[in-house]
Amino acid sequence: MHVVKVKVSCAHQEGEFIPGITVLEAITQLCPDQAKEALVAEINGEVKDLTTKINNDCQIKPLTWNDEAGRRALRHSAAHVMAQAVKQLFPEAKLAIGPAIEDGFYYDFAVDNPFTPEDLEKISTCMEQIIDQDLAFIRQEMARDEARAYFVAKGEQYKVELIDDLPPDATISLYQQGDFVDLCAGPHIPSTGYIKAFKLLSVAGAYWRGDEKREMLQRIYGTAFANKSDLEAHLRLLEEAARRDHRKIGRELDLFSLQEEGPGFPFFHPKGMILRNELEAFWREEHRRAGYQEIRTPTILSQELWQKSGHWDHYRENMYFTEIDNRGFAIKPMNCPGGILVYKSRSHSYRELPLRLAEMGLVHRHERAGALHGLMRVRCFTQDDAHIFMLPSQITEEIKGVIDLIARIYQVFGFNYQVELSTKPENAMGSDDIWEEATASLKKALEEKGMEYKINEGDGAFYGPKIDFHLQDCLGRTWQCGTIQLDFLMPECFELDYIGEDGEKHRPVMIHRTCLGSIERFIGILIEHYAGAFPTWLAPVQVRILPITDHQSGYAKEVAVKLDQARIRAEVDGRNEKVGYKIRDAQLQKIPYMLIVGAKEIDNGTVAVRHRDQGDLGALTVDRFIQEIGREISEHRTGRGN
RNA sequence: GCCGAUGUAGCUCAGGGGUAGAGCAGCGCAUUCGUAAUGCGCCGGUCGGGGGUUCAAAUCCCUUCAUCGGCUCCA
Repeated sequence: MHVVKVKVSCAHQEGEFIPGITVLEAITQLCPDQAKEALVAEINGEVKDLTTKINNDCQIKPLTWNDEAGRRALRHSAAHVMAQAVKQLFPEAKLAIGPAIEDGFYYDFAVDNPFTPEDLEKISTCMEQIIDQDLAFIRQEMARDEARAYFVAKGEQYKVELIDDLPPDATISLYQQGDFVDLCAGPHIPSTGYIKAFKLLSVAGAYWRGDEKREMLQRIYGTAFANKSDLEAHLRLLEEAARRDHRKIGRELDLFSLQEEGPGFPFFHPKGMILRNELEAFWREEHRRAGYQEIRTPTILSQELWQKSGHWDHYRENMYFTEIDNRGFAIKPMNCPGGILVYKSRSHSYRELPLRLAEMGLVHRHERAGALHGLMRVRCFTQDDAHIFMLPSQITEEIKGVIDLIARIYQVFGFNYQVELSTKPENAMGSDDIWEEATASLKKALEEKGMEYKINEGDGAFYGPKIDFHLQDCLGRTWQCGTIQLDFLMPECFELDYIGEDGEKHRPVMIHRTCLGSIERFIGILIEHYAGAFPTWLAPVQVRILPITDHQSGYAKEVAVKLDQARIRAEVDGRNEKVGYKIRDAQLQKIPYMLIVGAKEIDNGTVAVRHRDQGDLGALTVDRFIQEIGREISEHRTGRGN
């Protein structure tokens, strides 16, 4: 009898097996130490179940919790367990989709009554039972008609819709654990017992297929881990993130407020304004060096202007309108038309180009009530805008220049960022050819810079494609900040021109761009990034002077005056409290330096320096301290320091 | 805009049909103190707004506004 053998290699080990052996069995024999850890495996580059039978020679790579695919499989399986529990408790619930996501999973259900927090507890308890039963995940492939009939019979109309939308050649697979069957491509972990720790986190509404015209489903978010301590660590991380929330810190440090009287219209308090002004001063210096000139254009401009620019047709539902002396006006949602009017106020020679006109412009946009979020999404914000008017031949260099400027600015704050290229949206002006040309120019610049980027189809501005720079908040949610948009259309709408070398009129090309994006949003990101402990150059209060008793209050005030003369932002805590109390308060206010002054310091003309993070740094003369903090401030601001 | 939750003093929160509570902050007095909270006292709320049920509403119901978590949308 002839016995066929398959050659399997795993972690540099090789073996021959009779066909039909499972991946897990092969791993157990070849690399036993990994068998316990494996969740799924990569077979010839494809991620598969451990229960997959091997019939051909192949290479196996066990994937564990330490692999992205391993984590996803475990969490996706947890989503199935949750769905099983929901069907058990609420048999009338209809299943939609339940994928693994960053740090967890969710599952969408159609139910008559939304889930309550008590429902979540019940579901959780039921899930624990399912996990205890250690039910195997069993994969089954089915013909399309058969699968369709199966889900029609079960009344799972969302699954039917999913099947109908699968490409004709797709393999249709079902996964079963216990009596629960779900349409699913997989892969899954071998059995429910692999889920060692999970937690259901929240319920939220979500439109079926993300389409607001379709019905709203109930989504349950949860997370799962391979062991309990990792879950606990993750939950602690979430708590810590909540402590960094810019809305909380903004209130605690008295930086800004949001009030019922102005939903989405933030109020900046004195300390928030210091932060803002420092940020703007830094921005102005960087832009001056990069060859920009600053302008300022009006907030209210005539309605006809917005009709001409295309905003009336493409952006009206986001705009606020008003009337002056029976004439229609709009409150600007963007700065570009204003910048264009400045350009048009006189004629330009090719010798002036590129002309870089920057504007800290306050724009108002109507955002839907449910979308507002602290300083991150508001209804009025200041864009650190600029419009670059240039020759077509200057496009790539100018885009690269902006990329460099943004990188330089972010580097001062130590931000990591993601870059996206957004292409033509549905609601766009202009021909496909123009869009293609503009998109290709952006791509070219990105590629010449060797930047990694993701393509974001259909997310461009209505007048042009854009490169977006996304920063993360405390919970890892990303927010668009910088943007570079290439525009051939506005110059056309406004008949912009310059006089070329040939003495004839030519049409310039425009770049619209921001670095910080919105000052408000950027400050929100900064607050969360630093958890309120701003570097000294940005800190609203840089130094607090703490007299030990009121015998030192005169000296404390003298020190404060000296610091003020050196443009160091200092205040005296003259309250009748012990120094420990004052230190605690200054620490909680995240003030970088505390200067403690007692009798000794008066005698020696010094201050006892305590740093927010480094603690007691010993005594220095006031002049020496001013010199050192001054150096720290100027080094940080230029990004040459740490 | 949609789904759900929440709204009580400046802040953090308790109370849940029968006269509004605590801690912190603030103010006053005592204390004069050396690196994360000294003690005592005082002030402070028409319980988000409007309507209803009730002898009586912070509490129950309706409605509206705002906020929070999502969805959608976008700097």
